[in-house]
Amino acid sequence: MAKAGATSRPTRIQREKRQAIFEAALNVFSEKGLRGATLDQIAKAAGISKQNIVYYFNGKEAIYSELLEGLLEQWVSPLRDLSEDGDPMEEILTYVSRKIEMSRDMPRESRLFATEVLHGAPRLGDMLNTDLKALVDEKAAIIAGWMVEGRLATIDPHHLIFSIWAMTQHYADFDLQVQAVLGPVRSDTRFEDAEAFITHMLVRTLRP
Amino acid sequence: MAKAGATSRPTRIQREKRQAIFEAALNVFSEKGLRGATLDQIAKAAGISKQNIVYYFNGKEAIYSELLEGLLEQWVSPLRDLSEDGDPMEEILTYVSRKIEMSRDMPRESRLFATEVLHGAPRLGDMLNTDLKALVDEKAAIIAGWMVEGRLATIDPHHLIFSIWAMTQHYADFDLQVQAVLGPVRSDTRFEDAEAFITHMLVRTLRP
DNA sequence: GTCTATAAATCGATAGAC
DNA sequence: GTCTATCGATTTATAGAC
Repeated sequence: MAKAGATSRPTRIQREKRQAIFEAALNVFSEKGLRGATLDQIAKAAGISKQNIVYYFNGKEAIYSELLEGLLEQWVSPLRDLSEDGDPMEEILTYVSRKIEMSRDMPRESRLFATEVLHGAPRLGDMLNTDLKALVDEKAAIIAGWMVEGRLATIDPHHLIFSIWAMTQHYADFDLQVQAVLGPVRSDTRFEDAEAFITHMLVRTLRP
Repeated sequence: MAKAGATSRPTRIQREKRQAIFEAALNVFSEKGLRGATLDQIAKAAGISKQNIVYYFNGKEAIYSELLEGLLEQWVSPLRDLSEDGDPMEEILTYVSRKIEMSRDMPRESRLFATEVLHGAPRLGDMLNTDLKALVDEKAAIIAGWMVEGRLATIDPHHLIFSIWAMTQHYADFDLQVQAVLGPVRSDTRFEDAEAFITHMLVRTLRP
């Protein structure tokens, strides 16, 4: 029969198998990185034989690339949803809140993207220079507009976005270190505490 | 003759060779990660044969571990130097300044530590739970003391330190993304701009 | 100390039976 | 579609000459 990855309509079992492989691959890749992960580990995690995985995907890199690609839009959606029409402070704090939620609920995805960018982002291709830059420029322009109108204190909007990325994603990517430093007592409220901290910092910085 | 890595006094040539290997390994490991790096790549970068590298180190993991270990104290030194005796705001801004300097001048080291923590920090061992936690707790107590004295606005000192780590290291670890988003025009002043931004944000947050 | 040669292990990928 | 068996490439590590 035709290879499963072809353009023809996938059957139910094909979709389920591919989904199981993606789920297992997300676990393994986010822990070990692309080169650190082996097909055996993914196969074991998915409960599927290694050879069967090869039947569904064109090799290890294909799993990785398709996984990354499939997560991209979801990953930038919080920033995409930042709207010119809302209240400036509320829009920015909602953005922070959604980013903290993602760090709490999608730490594997966060680490996947972090490792990819850290190691040169060869598979994100030119997307950083084109799509991501365009998105950030667009939202930075909105924020700059609010500042011109006097609705926010003036500050560099690009670095504001970088600082939000950095602070929120830190709690996913370096969660191990955060938990180690906070200790067992305080680490169970780390995401709420982080959001409260970042919110407080941004309000004091951005209030006109 | 005895193996080079032994406890006996190393000769000059041994030190130089080991240093060249460390330098090459830092390049390769920070770009590819532990498992993505090969001895061949390190050997080529160091201008030494692969077999000769094995003569000086007990395998790839030994190079990695010793490299990490050797950088540890330097890596935390900016925080260690934060002194109770100085002016509170000045001490914190000096800390930020030194961290930004490290992101600018030691991005390879930053990415090395980032990858290690991101992937579970198996080689940093219990150091995070003991040494690092003790250091952060000590400095957080100093900062908390300043707040009690009314010399700084009250805010969670642990999350303050996390946010400084996150924002400063972001410019080393994700420099590729930062440069892509800022574009060729603005990215050449990114470290100065970042320091100015973070400083401004912290002053507004911490001023009593 | 440095080299050539090669062993040994790991891993991605393929062939072919059912 | 899933399996067993195995190839081939890569890579770590070792043996031994010089």
